[in-house]
Amino acid sequence: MESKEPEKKIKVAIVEDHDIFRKRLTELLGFYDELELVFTADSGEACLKHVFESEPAKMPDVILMDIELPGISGIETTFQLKEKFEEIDIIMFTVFEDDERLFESIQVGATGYLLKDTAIDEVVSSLKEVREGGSPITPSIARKLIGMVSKPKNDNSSKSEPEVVPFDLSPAEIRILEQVIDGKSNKEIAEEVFLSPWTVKTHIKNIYKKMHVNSRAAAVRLALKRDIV
Amino acid sequence: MESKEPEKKIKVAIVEDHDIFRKRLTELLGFYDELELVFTADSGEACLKHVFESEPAKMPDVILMDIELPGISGIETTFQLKEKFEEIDIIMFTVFEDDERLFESIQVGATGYLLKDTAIDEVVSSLKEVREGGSPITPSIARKLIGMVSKPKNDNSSKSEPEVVPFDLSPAEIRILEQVIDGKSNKEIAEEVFLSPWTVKTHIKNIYKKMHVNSRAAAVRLALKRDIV
DNA sequence: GTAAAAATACTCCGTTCGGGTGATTTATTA
DNA sequence: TAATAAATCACCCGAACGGAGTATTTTTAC
Repeated sequence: MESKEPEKKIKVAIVEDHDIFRKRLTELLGFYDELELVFTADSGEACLKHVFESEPAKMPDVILMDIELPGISGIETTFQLKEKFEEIDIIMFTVFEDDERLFESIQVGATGYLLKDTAIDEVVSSLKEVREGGSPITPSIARKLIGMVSKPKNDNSSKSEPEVVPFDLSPAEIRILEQVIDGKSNKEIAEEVFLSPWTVKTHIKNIYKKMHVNSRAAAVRLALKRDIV
Repeated sequence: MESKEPEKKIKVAIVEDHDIFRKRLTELLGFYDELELVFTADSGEACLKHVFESEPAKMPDVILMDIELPGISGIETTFQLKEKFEEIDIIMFTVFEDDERLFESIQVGATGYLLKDTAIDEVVSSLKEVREGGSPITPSIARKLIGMVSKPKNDNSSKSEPEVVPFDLSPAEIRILEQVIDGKSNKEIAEEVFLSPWTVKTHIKNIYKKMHVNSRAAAVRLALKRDIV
């Protein structure tokens, strides 16, 4: 399609509070002609300021975002950015592998998820990949991601009945979740299902774990959005 | 971590019905000393036969599995293999990107998912990665995977819809209700809307009165059912 | 310009919730 | 049968919640 043109540069931004790491990364990315660094920031607030005040020519295509930041986190920053600038791709860039952050990052709209020990070459190809519609993910992270959508117990293989993707809730848990959605208290639920309030509480805690939420309201929202009930 | 031993070879198997492709792949993988090809198969049945009759020394660590196969599919083959040989990692290797197959592959226990145009070097590193607990996934595939767990974005594309508010909630109240639906606490909401937590609480109490509920969960359910947000 | 209404801020109080931990019983399955 | 997993019940603690009431400021309406 485009033959003559010198491949538009990818505009990149770095958000990273660790000075040494940020500068090193800046330096390394500088070696790649196909990239153009439009800004670096050492906090989520600074990043938001940059983006919101950018002239179009300096608007980043991709942001490498650290998760751990002073002030608002990289996840919160991503969320706020995505609200207004849907088109910016954000790659979470972190030393953390924990599921919670991964899940939240995805929820708020991160496109990729790389560990900081990723080789620079791979970081650069990741930057290109997101621009081509891909989602570069460190393999060890990808496995966790798969764990989130895979169902451990599934016997009908050829059955083409995908249904919804629930969070692997047991029937008892689903029953309790329904009561939660109805706005009932643990005690009320206990009476309804003939269990002790403590058991109900335990079930609800397990439900939270599986759904990656930590409040009734959040659980209700997720359950309804995903048609679990 | 791994220092002493001369790195045990990774035992690999290839399941691929296209002769040319299979032979080419066999040849290429032969250049890598760290790999040992234990068998190739041109069908799911042949693969199962190989594995079930393998002596332990020839049991593959990783199988590169084509999805499209004559007879039983690669997905079905994977399912049957995983039933008995949980420890074998299986990388789906395909030209297809469609969601259904990706989803099914994950359901039956595939560890990785690569497109056939993946460079041979990356295939080899993928083989190593699965042995180290990772899940190599082609970026374009990973994005679909993310789509499965990410929350649906609220698209304000069709603004022409007549906005109906079943309850006479004020704009401020609706704003706060939205935060409640997001599972936020009063304090978090207060920070978000620049009000004191007490004011937020007052608003929420008023919302409850108007909606005739008395808990966040119930409010969330009603709001979503009635499309207030 | 004034009165009514809405928005904001705060206090007290009792209850519920969510997180953590651990014991006991009951399937399930190897 | 033995080992495991799942379900049930229990307690502690601090934070958050929900109810009721009061008061000040701002906005709206007449």
